[in-house]
Amino acid sequence: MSETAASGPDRQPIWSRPERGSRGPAPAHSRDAIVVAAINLADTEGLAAVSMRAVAAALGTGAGSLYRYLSSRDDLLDLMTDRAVGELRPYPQVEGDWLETMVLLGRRQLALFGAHPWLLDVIHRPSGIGPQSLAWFDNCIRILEPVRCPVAAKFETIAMMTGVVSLFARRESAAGAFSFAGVDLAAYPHLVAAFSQPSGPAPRADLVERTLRSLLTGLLLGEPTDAG
Amino acid sequence: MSETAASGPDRQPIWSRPERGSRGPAPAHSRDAIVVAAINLADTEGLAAVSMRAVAAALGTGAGSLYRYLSSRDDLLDLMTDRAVGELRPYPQVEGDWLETMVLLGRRQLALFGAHPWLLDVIHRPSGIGPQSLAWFDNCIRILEPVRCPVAAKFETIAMMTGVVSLFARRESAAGAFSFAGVDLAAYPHLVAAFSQPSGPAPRADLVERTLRSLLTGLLLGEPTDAG
DNA sequence: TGTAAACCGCAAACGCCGTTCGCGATTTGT
DNA sequence: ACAAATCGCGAACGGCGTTTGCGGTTTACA
Repeated sequence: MSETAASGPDRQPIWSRPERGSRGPAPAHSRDAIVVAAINLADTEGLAAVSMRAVAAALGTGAGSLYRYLSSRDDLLDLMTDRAVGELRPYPQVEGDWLETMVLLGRRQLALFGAHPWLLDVIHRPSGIGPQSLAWFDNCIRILEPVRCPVAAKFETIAMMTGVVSLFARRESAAGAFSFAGVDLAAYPHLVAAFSQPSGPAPRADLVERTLRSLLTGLLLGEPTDAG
Repeated sequence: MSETAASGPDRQPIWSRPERGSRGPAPAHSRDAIVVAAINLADTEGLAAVSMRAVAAALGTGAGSLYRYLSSRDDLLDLMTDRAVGELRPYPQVEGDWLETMVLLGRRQLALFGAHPWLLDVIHRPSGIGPQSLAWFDNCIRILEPVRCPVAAKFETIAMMTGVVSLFARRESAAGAFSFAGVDLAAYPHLVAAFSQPSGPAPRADLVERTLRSLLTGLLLGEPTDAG
């Protein structure tokens, strides 16, 4: 009736569970190697391709063997997320004002979502926060130190910034995949009127930055905008 | 070698596929009844409980029978989404200015996400837009008619508003489910410093509305905020 | 040093999933 | 009347995450 470190009734989160015990033979793989294989799979073939069997096959073993290193697929996704967040390092030293630094961090997040689109499907799960994510939070709090407002507001703002960046990232990857196939557009007069309109040039430019700036100032400093 | 209306190589989207042919016996169920059962299941037990077998069982039939009415589970999710979006009706007549009307719509969306939390896991899939969603878009475009800006900007703004509302909805349903279990907080000095701070009162209030207002004006009317 | 406990990789199996298929029965168009 | 189309149904297929039991390997401790 032995209880391996990984299986069993999931007593502790993955972050504090030791990777291996001290008794048995040396493991053929490592937790990080598994995570790297899973991330490569997700990057190239999408998150749906990250099945325990596929990840195990990429490492030349069987699905069941992975459970020597992690206790569930959710654990694997948590580890993938935290490792990807680690790619946001190194964090910029605070030089200018906090707003510019936060916007810079937002653009880094956007790039990260571009490099690992599967993050969009993974970050919204309720799960334990890993050390790299904590380091990122810690860094944001440090940057926001000069801002005079309750801590809760800072946390909410950081989360909201990440969320808004994820929305922009999704828009870029979806790239107008709207499909009006199969519906009779005649029932939506304002839509067809808008579409028949000559549609001026795309207002792109620094839309993300402008949005982030407006969001950060709006959430952290009372209300600087009141266009009524 | 007959080809049923629902099965086969998925020639046309669900919205234009006729619910039944004219030949055979009367169907025991209906597309809408299936969708209602699925929505009830999702509302009470979560989206994961919406399996073809479970939905069929709720209707007193077998999983395979559902494929007489829809061609895939994705179709079912699309139908569920569109039916839920239909609950946003009736749409308010434009009375005041467009900004207030849009903010009102945003609050309605927030309420919808609260009533059907599974929408949060479903709206981000690339899929065909249903008639109710189109009607909602049509209404938004109508409200934004007095705004002088390219159509593309209006569409992006509507999508971004929906996205931001979904972020707030997620925050409300998650309700601070952060779990720092299993990590050594000592490595994150700014975090512990922020937490040890007496943390003023929650700045809640009309955070959603303020954010939406700032977002809408920022995206549609150049840049009214420039807190540099 | 001997031995028992702990750990390894592996393959088979379990229960669930979405989906397909073939069947007999039923209704409709011509 | 008869063929074509559709119905409900149950069995089956392949894939999934996960568990389990096994023989072999390594370590801790008496």
